[in-house]
Amino acid sequence: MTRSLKRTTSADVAREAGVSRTTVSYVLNNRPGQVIPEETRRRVMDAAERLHYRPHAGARALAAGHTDVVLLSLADLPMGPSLGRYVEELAGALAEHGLTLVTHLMSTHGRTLTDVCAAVGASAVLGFRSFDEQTVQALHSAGAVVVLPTTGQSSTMTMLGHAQAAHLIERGHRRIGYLSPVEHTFASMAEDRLHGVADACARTGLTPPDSRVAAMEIDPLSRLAARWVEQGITAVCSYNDEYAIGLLAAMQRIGLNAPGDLAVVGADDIPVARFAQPALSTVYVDLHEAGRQRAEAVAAGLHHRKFDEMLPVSSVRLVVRDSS
Amino acid sequence: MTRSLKRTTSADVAREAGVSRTTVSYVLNNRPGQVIPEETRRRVMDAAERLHYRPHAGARALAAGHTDVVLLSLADLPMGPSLGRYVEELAGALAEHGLTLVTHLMSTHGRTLTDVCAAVGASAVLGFRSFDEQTVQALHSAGAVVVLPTTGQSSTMTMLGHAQAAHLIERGHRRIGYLSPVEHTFASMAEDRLHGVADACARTGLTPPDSRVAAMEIDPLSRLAARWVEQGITAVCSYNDEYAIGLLAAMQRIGLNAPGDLAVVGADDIPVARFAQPALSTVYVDLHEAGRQRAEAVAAGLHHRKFDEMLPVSSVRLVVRDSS
DNA sequence: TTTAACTACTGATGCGCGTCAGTGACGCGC
DNA sequence: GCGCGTCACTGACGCGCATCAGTAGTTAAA
Repeated sequence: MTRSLKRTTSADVAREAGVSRTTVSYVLNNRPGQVIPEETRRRVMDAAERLHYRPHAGARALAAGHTDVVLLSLADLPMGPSLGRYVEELAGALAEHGLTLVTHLMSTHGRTLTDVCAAVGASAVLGFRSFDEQTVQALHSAGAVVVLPTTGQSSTMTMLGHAQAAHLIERGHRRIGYLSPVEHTFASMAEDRLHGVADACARTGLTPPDSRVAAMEIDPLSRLAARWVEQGITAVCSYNDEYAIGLLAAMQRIGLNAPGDLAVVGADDIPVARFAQPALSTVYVDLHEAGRQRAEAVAAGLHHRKFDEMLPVSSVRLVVRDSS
Repeated sequence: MTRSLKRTTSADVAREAGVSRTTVSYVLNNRPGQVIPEETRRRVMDAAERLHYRPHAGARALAAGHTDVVLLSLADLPMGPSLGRYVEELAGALAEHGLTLVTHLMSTHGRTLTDVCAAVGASAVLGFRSFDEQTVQALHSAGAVVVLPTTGQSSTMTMLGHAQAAHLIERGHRRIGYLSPVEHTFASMAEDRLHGVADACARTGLTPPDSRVAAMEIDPLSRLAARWVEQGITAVCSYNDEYAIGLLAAMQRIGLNAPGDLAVVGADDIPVARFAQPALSTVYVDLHEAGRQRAEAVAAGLHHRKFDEMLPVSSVRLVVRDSS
């Protein structure tokens, strides 16, 4: 599986087609403003095909001054089908603009985002959590032209939290708890979602949500549930479905039932959510449209146009099941 | 968030430090065999730091003839914590060899793997499913030196299936069912896992597992469960935990209980597995070691050494809970 | 007949870097 | 004084490509 053939260059193609390297370049990038007769075009294309020609990315980047690589930084892996859908949509929409998406999964021991950005020569970097000013600076000097961190994303997560709480409030709940994850990698996203919950409470004149951190294990979760019930809290928004399912299991263990004693709403609508007992009510963001918007924003930025990224409210979906 | 500063080049650093470009290159890549006095080294490093210098990836690739980019192709997203751990480990181990990992998430509308490989100039491509000869060919002419598809991975999945079945057989079960996913993207992995189950049955002289495909919904799953019980099957291996949890929920719906009527073993040990009712027994592969092995194999291939990748058996872990 | 415009190309340049083949300065032995 | 060997550095080249500034050849307008 290891091979070390010397590359076929555009010069090879030129020789094969009996034209100059310049003509090859013009044909293959079908440069606007250059008129190439169909026959020559064919000859070049055929030659390129025959020799399995692939332009050298580095050389191209060097000469053109920019690449078509867009880097998506995934902080960690809440990698459900929803995110998968998002990435797919994003990649597709970017491809329509001639851009290529690769993703970087954060890891403690691996390269930093900046290193990766530099290594692939990304001309745009996308992320879910906001980058601090220092990181943005570093990314720019690593060659990134466009850096879009949280634009619209933070508000998306906020909308999600808002939807969770709004649903519970509509159901008549007045005292709401918030289940925060212990993993610090989830912290920023959890905070965004919590903001949404707090906002919904504030708008309805309720006391702010009682946010508690707990490990995803039966004992801590059941202690937490008992405490909430004691405090008169009747409903809780969970950071995500997994924590929510953990909470449901913990409640069952100590004889509390949902939604009677404590209503629970999750987030993300993971596949197993509907199999929880009781089936978990949840909220998710349809990232389909978000992916397209993101791609437009990137393309606009790369062409120095401005573009207002925004997410239609309709993209937040409530899935009411039995736990609320 | 868009900036179009002109890049700082190594010439800038050279000027700033009062040395030649060559010296800058020697210092920054601390070239073996070149003696640079500490003072000069400092001057160069300081200048580079001060100017936020980042070598241009393309130029470097062009001059050096190779990149440090390794591309991991993820067919889709069974992205559990297990895979996350694997990627993390892989990235870390690759970084120790000076290599940078990026991942490509397959998408229908986006770029093909070959396009992405060419776009980032990857010198190695990794994947979970085996690439056909044509793809391998294309990847090579896209600049990939090393292409490692399934080496060791298929056998890992097989081992996982084997462990599922072995556990059930040890518990005394003689007729085993296999729950296959409908999603065709999971097909190849499901097949590998099934092979392991079949192998374990064959070795014990049992009839081959009864493999059935079902959608991940209550009705089909409960029909399937009923049918299995009717047939005298007493235990089932599920393709993954999510299907297993679905099956458990479906069984409960029609009054079947696990493990009494039908024992269930999942795969992957997703976080919610322990919150299922009954808590799901499962099997997972500790990909920690696999990541390191993979990295070694890549590094060896890139240096034209040979390396036999293999996975210690100990990496398959059985988690016995209440469903079996 | 000259000028202009267009067609169908090509030669040369430079992007930023790694690297080879030096070069001058200095010390040491003879 | 000469050769030799290290030390500390530098000049120049070329990687593969995009692109600018042409240049012949043809046709159309003046």
